[in-house]
Amino acid sequence: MENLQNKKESILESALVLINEQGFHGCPVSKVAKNAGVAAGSIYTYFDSKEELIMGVFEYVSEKIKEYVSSKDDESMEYEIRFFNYWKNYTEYFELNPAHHGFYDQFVNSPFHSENSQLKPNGWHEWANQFFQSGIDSGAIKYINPTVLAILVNSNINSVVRIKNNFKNRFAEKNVNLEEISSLIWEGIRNK
Amino acid sequence: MENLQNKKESILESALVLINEQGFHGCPVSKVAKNAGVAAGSIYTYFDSKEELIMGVFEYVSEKIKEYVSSKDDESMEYEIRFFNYWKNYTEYFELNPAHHGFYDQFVNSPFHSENSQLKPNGWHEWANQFFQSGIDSGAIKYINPTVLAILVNSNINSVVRIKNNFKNRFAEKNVNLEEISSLIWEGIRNK
DNA sequence: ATGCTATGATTGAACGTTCATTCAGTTATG
DNA sequence: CATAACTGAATGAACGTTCAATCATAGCAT
Repeated sequence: MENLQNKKESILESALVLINEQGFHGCPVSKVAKNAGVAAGSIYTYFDSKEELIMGVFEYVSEKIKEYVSSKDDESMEYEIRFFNYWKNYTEYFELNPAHHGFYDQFVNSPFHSENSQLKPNGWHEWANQFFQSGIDSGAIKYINPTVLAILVNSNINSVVRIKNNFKNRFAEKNVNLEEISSLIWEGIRNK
Repeated sequence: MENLQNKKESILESALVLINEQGFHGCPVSKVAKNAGVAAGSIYTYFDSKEELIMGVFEYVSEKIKEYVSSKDDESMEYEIRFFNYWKNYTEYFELNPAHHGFYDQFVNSPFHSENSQLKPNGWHEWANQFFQSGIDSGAIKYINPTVLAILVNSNINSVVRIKNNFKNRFAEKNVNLEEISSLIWEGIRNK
């Protein structure tokens, strides 16, 4: 049983890495299988089609993000602290898992996301919505539709991570202090 | 000659629309040709390969954005005004050309962008860099690497447009006033 | 312990389809 | 008449998916 989970996960990770490196058009099932160390046919034991596999990767990554970020949230803290923690932890997750970031960035901007998957429940999105909703409820932030808030905050985090990844050693000095961006956004959304 | 330009442009637009709707994996040369009203083989009169065609679409869109935004910039104005104009015009361009936005969003987050095309000179990116550089030079904004600045500002604009497009009629009321986001970013980057 | 059987996972060659690309022939242009 | 654009059927490679055959496991009987 545990072995099955491992195999499924290694297929997901293999697809993830290939999509990160080559894009959706560059991840044939044959390569996914090879890198996962299984036969091509075996993938169809776990997924009905390649499309389902890609959707599976999205659910897998979403779940991992949710686990990481939610486990580090502390509801008893002041909301401002929680916000900056959220920012830090989400950033941290992507820095620890750059391939996940690459996949996620591609997926959410692709037609995969708009058509099929936005209807399915997504634990991470629900958690993030709830996170911002509780900020509104507690009076810490302005009333802004929490879905819109989540998209805005998360896409800024994504940009920051992308900048950090792409420009790692190119111009480390004299940059904007990227951490300041979180304060900037906070100033914009908090209830004054 | 003009006819040639038109044909090339209709191939580019056809590819653009297909990629926007179906993603890179869903735009076979045969369909691109069909929708452009040319034979499949004709595409190879204008582009050496499908990859070159996709790169061509990127250059085409970049050029269009640059034309639109730069033509509406007025260097004699105060920089703050120019910044808000930049924001407004870039947003406007994508609202007028939603397929261009869909393509651009996908392309810049894909491996196409990181590998090949970031080395090629890009008129729009150069113009935007210069735009932010002149803000720094004039003392209107803090010293921040202009490339980083451009990425941050542009990805916020992209998010705002994406929200507007995706949620058009779903919850128009009671939202964050999306225009406020520009002020928020301006407050963060201006020299105080 | 040992052998037998049933169940289900796993394999990879084979299949039919679709794709990017080519090219011999045709048409338009000046 | 020469040049260049244009066509679309042809080509072969690559792809997603299937499936008959093989293997691993666990339960049960001896």
